[in-house]
Amino acid sequence: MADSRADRKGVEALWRLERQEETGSRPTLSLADIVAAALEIADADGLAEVSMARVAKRLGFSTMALYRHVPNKGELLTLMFDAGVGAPPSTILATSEWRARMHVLARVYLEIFQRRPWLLDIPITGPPMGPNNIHWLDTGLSILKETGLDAGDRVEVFLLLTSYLLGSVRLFVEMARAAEAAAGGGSPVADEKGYGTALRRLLPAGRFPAVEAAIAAGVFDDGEEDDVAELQRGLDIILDGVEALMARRGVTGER
Amino acid sequence: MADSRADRKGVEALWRLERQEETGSRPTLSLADIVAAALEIADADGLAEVSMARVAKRLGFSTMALYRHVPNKGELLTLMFDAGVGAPPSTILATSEWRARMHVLARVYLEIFQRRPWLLDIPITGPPMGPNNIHWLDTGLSILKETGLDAGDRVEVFLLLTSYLLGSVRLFVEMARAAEAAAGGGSPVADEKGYGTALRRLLPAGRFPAVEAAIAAGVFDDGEEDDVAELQRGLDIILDGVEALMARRGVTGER
DNA sequence: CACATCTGTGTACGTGATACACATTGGCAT
DNA sequence: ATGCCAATGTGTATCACGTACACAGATGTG
Repeated sequence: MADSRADRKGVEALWRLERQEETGSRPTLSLADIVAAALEIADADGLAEVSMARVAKRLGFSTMALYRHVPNKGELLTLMFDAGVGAPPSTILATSEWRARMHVLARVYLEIFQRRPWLLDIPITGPPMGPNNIHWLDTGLSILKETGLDAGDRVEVFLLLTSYLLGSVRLFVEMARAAEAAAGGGSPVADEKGYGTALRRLLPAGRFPAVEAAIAAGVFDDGEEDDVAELQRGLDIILDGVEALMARRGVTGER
Repeated sequence: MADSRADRKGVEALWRLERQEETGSRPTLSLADIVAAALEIADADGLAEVSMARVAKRLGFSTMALYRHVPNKGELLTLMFDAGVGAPPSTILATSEWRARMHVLARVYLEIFQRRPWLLDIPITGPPMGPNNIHWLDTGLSILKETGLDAGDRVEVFLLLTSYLLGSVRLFVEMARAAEAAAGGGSPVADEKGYGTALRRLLPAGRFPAVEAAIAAGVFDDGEEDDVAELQRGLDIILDGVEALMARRGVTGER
């Protein structure tokens, strides 16, 4: 039971830890091909349409051939996540001040998930380890170096930012999806457009006063508000908090 | 094709929108039973073990009986999420100051997901609409009322907090899982304990300087650090940002 | 009492992941 | 050269699972 190429977990293969095999037939199918094909399918028809069979067919190989390069479908999904997110664009470092850079990073991040909503459907299986994910981490940390915070704080802040970004982006994308489903929808029933409308219809009166107040204020009726703008406002709140941390630590920032 | 009980989407059934049927045989199986059974299975053996067949068997009904109460498995999962998270405990309002309350809320939230990690495996399919989720929303918003911010800002801040919490919690739980998998693990290969170790082994030198700096500083070697403490620190950063927002808005808080 | 209607059941089907055994390939040691 | 062996790609088989469908029993209404 010699260890096959796929046994070195897909993720590790990404880092080219693969020692060249000395013997055996040379592969004609590559991990990169597989992931690329899977991405194309997901982009075209969504993640649900990505099956091992279909990926293989698109490449002109048998289904089982994939298993020579990927231990199982879960790993393939993880690889798709890393590849689908891609490397952070250099645009991010085009501006010069750390807050501005973070804003660009956030915007770009949102755009990626808007372009590939299926990324959110991938069950995350562990801490980020793919090359692209690490690249984002590197970019974020290097931006934060300008704050003057120490390494520990920088990581903490970055995790904070990442958590917020991913959570927000997920919310935006889900909302958009739900709206889309209701609009193009199948149910001939009232295709309610907004979260607000739905809540108004469902909630029993008097039980959730704080929510009702918000509904009454019309907060949930997404009035064409720009996702980007909202994301940026949330980001600013966090960045203000980071500045407070900097003050507490007695660092000044701006290099 | 009369509209069956299940056709009124599971989620809506939770709000007791069900008009009592005037005719037909009375149900002996209830939605609540189904969800409860599913929770028990997930608690015992993880979400992957929750199959329609197994849930039904546990209840002593046929598999297809479930479909009289739930339109499909996806809906069942959504219901499981709402039920699994549960209502926010009153502990949260036991303290008196809004920041303290948020800290309690965060701690409690983390504990829930630590107790039921499988909640994170449930694919979220839309904006939160279950009663318990709304209850959390209500709790959060009512805490924020003390800040003096207006309804719009309150919702925005709460979404910000929720995004952060969920993202962080996910990270913690994933880390714990990965560590556990490596420890109890199957691979007789080096069962690396920490993220730091793994990164050190994988990363090519020189390509990700900011990450390397962090690794060198030992930031990723999770030295028994308390998840709760880390969560609370991140939360404080955000809450500082919220206070900055309050200042900008010219409100004082503390009712 | 007949009817409409809903609940629960058994069976059947389709899909998808993946285990397994085999044919093939190509470098390496002799 | 030549024979060996590990690794690649294939075909077939299996198994689990979600769910469509048609039927049987129950139950309240006209």
